[in-house]
Amino acid sequence: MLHDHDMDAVFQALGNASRRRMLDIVKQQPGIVVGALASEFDVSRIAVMKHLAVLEEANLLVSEKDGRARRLYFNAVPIQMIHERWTTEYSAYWAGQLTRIKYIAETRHRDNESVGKQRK
Amino acid sequence: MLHDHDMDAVFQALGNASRRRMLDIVKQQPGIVVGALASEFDVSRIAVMKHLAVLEEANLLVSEKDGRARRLYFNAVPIQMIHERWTTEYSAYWAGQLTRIKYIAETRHRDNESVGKQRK
DNA sequence: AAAATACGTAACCGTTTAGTTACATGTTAC
DNA sequence: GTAACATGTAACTAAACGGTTACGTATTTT
Repeated sequence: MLHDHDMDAVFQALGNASRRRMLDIVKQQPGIVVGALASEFDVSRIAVMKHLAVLEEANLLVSEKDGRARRLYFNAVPIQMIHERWTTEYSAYWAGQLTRIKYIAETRHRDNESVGKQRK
Repeated sequence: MLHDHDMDAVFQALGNASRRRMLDIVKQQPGIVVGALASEFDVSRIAVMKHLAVLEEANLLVSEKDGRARRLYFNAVPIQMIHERWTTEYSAYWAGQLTRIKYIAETRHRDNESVGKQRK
């Protein structure tokens, strides 16, 4: 089971496009070393390492020292757990409540965007 | 389709336990007004409103003015879209690559936690 | 019309985030 | 053993986050 704090870490880690891209790259190239990964981004290697630290905190990455290099591996477990919670918790809602959303969308149009303008 | 910026907003919005709880409450009590929601939290109403703004930015909430009150509604669409992307993008990986994760976990234990200690 | 209610805006504050540069450490290659 | 290489640490900065209090505005209620 995933605690609040862990979910915070996972969602926050995923809440950044660079980090999501890092995950994608590591997922595609398991065992890639830090420098090689960093070279794919236009920020400094240090910035990349900080992102990697965030991803490791969230347990989305695992790393392994290999000589002077450090190899990176993707870990899907936290995403799996969140996925499980989401599907159990939201699937029923998705099936049942979409009508309401539609209703709201229609209402917004009827009201001449009065609510829509408040968003963003 | 969900752009990087939108995904950032959704994940960041979900990366906070209070905001997730707000979503749960609004999902369970569609049309709840801001004040009633705020009374369920021990931070100020202003703080709650800021959280609501974040959730609306991410399109996870929709609101509707009703007299002097504002009614809140949950919107599952962004979560649905992320869910779809996740399942298509990660489901294959989950099936195939868990052996590697297991391997890494075992390696860590064999190496007497040498890598494990680096995490956290 | 005045008071109470519900929400919104402004200004401020401490902490975290995301980045930088400079330097240090450990490992491989020559 | 020195040089080159790959990673790590420290110190700093600007902006964003998450919170506060004080005040303003719009809508009911009495």
